[in-house]
Parts: sequence; C-alpha cells; structure tokens
Amino acid sequence: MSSPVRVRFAPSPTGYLHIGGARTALFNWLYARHHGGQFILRVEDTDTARNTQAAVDVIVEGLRWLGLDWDAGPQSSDPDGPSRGDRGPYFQSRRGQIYRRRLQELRDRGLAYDRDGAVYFRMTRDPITIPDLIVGDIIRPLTDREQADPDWVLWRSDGQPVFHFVNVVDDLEMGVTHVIRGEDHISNTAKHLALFRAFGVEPPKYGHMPLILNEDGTKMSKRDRGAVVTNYQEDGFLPEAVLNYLSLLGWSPADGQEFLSVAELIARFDLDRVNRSAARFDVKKLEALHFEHTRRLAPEAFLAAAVPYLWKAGVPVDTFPTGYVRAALLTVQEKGKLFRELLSWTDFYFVADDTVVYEPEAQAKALTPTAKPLLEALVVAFGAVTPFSAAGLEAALKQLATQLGVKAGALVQPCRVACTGRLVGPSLYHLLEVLGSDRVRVRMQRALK
RNA sequence: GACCCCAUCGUCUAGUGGUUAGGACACCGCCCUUUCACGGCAGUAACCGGGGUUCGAGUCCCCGUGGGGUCGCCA
Repeated sequence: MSSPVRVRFAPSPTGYLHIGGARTALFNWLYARHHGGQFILRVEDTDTARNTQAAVDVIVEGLRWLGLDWDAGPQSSDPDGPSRGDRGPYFQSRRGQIYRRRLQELRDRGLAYDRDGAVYFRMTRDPITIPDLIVGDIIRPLTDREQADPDWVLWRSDGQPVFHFVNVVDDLEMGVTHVIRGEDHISNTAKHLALFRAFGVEPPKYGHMPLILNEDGTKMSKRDRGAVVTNYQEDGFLPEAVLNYLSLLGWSPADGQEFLSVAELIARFDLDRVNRSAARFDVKKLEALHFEHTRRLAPEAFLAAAVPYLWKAGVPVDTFPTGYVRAALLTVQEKGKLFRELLSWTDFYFVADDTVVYEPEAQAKALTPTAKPLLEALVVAFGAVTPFSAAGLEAALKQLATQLGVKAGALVQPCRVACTGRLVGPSLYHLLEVLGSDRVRVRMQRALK
C-alpha cells in the first residue's frame, strides 16, 4: 500500500539560495534518506525572463556545499546538460511537451477553457480540505476574490504555463509521494489538490513547515545577509553545522540531543516531530554548533576545510611546507572559530619574521620597558630548550618566572606579542614550537629593539 | 480587509490533563588557566490575555491580542 518515498526540492532560480529554501531541501532530503526514498531536484525555471544559468549554479553549488545530494535531477546548471533519473527533463523550461499534453487532457475533460487568450482551469466552488502531515486538516474556503471568479489561469496568454500547473504536473509525472514545503504554500495547496483531482489521481501527501524569521521576528528577505546560504559559506561555517542548526529550526529529536551528525539526523528525522510555529534565526546558536562540530573534526578534515580559506585570504599556502601549514592550523582547531576568522589567528605563521605587525594596543601593553629584561632573559632560557617543544618551553618559562619572582603572565604576554603581534591567539607554547627556535629567537630579539 | 497558520525562559525547544515546567544557546557568578577560549560548578529567566470544560489545565474548546502567510496571465 505504501509506495516508496519520493520527495523533491523545486527551487526557482532567483540568483540566490534562501536559507529557508535550504531548510526545505534539508527536510525533504532527510525524509527521503530516513525512509530510504528518492530525493529529486527539479528546477522551476518557467519564468524565463529572470532565470539564468548562473542563478541555477548558485542553487546547485549551495546544495552541494551542504552535502544534500539528489538521486534524480540535473548534474549541471545547463538545462540541456546531463541529468540523472528517468522522469526528466528536470528543468521545467524543457518540459513543454508534457505540459501541453496535460493541458489538452484537461481540455478534453472540459476542465480547461480559453479566455482572453489564456487558458483557465474550471476550479471547484467548494471549500477544500487540505490534509496536512504537519499542521493537521486545514479547511480552505474560497476567498472573496475566488467567490466572484473561482477559475484561474493554467496557461498564460504569452504561451507559458503557470507555476500551479507545472508544479502539479511535475509532481504527478515524477511520482512525488510527499510534498514538504514552506507554509507560504498552504493557500496554493487548494489549487493543487483540485488539479490532482481533475487529473483523476491521488494527490501526494502534504506537509507545510513553518517559516524562518529574522532574529527580530521580521520576515527574512533576500536583503538580509543571513537569508543567503552563500554568505554562510563565505563566513566559514562548517556545512554540517549549518545543517545541524537548520534541522533544529522547527524540528527536534525525541531524546533532546542537539549536537547531531548528518548520520544521526538521518536516523532520527521524521515529520511527526516537526512543529507548527515559526522560528527565529539565532546566529549565536549556529556559531556554538559550528564550534562543537569544528573541534571534533578529524585533523585531516579540519585541514581540508580550513586551507581553502587561507588561500582565499591571500596566503600563499604552497610556499610553506605541508607539515608546517598543518601544524600551524592545528593549533587553532580547538578555538572553533569561523574559517573566515582564521586568518587573524594564524597570520603570524605566514609572514617573514621581520614583518610581524604589532597591534598598537598589544605593543603598548606588553612590550614595555619593564618587559624588556624579562624578554631578554627568556631568550636565553629558550636557547637552552632542546628539543624545542611545547612542554619544554612551558617548563623553561615557568622556571624562569619562579627564578625572577614574577608571574608567568609577565613573561607570556611580551613573548606572545613579540612572536605574533597580538595579545590573543593559539596556545603560546604550541605556537612557539611550530615557529621553531630560530624564528622565535629572531622575533623576540626584534621586539627588543 | 478577507481567508489560513501560529503563540512555553531573550532565542531554539521538551511537554500531549496531575511536572519542583526539563534541555540547549545567550547572559551572570565562582573555579581552573600563559592570552582568547575550553572545561567544571552554580544562578537569573517562560506557559500572551480573558472566558469556559474538568476534581484538576502549559496541555482541550471559544473569544481577544500579537506575529506570520496568502489573496497575480510571479514562483
């Protein structure tokens, strides 16, 4: 009785991937993966005027970055390019034949007719009940406008089919079993249900999920930086953290666990725990999740994610030994910073020893006249440390502090600023080890001048 | 305006008639500490309002209020 799950994400290429759209895609994807079904990507590019291949690229790349793979759909942004699946094409602009055939079918049944050069659908005049997996039964009576004229346009006078029509025809043709979408589509669903009925087929099951709002509770528009998926990629969020966070907006697992890997999400996700109220987007919580995911990453995975951001920031990564880059980056993994912020935490590793830039505040605070003799003594103490390891350096510094009768911090801060130019950064002893004894000595002596 | 959806700490949420209303993020305090963090311990903080139903309502019903959505030959 229950057919295999087939769900789809059907974005319109508007030039960006909305965070709400990404969540819709995620919920559909999780539903398919959880139930061992199929996830279809379909591009709704019927509005030829504003759809471009570049706009499709943004969507495809956004989904790929998030790791949401599709079992059927385009393999590139080219409408005439390769695709996977046996229910294609997956660009609506290439499905004209199918739409015309379906339109004729409605005409033959007397359910479609021409008016003012457009083709209208003979809509039912009765209220429609929408059985919704998330919201429950919704009774949608006709609106004022619909009372006056319930029929609506299937096919525009300019020769193009409209959204409602192609959306239903595609879901029908592609065998979509569940339509999981934003609640902004609830009203539309009455039309969609009527169309399925007109075609004489069982409609898919619907599930309308609540929308995502800005932090201040207002509606998210493309103008809001947080609404655009590409921005999260640029800021350096880990995609699995974004997925994790998005999953928690409108859904929660029965056991209350919030830090969830993709595999755990797939195992636990289902529609019965999706709630009905809109959620505000909280970047702080996303960052917290990013922190958790980042610090638990295997070193190689962390490096693979981090290095591209170094390149993007202009660091000539290839001019440094691989092992050095690796060691340097691993000193900041535990910080869980956004990858974009990585540069200000690691820049000192990638500059010449005589060009370390001292932040004015750091210089004023740590490279003081009283710090000078301490730093000089530290240079000597470090000179005797072999091997030049974090543990050895720590022991040497602490021993010197005791000897001089000062707190460790009195030596630490000048040393940190001398080597990195800043008051904050990775663990001092570890960064010194990565830099190596020669460079540390040079940097400390330079700071003494 | 009409119609639809929604309403628990600042935020995301758990809760399905009887709970000291739980967790997470954020915030605050203390401890730890070489910076920033992490970590540990503790804390502040919520059922929108009003009527019902019931022995008993955060949980059910109604009204109001507030927020969101939809009312295109856009998608």
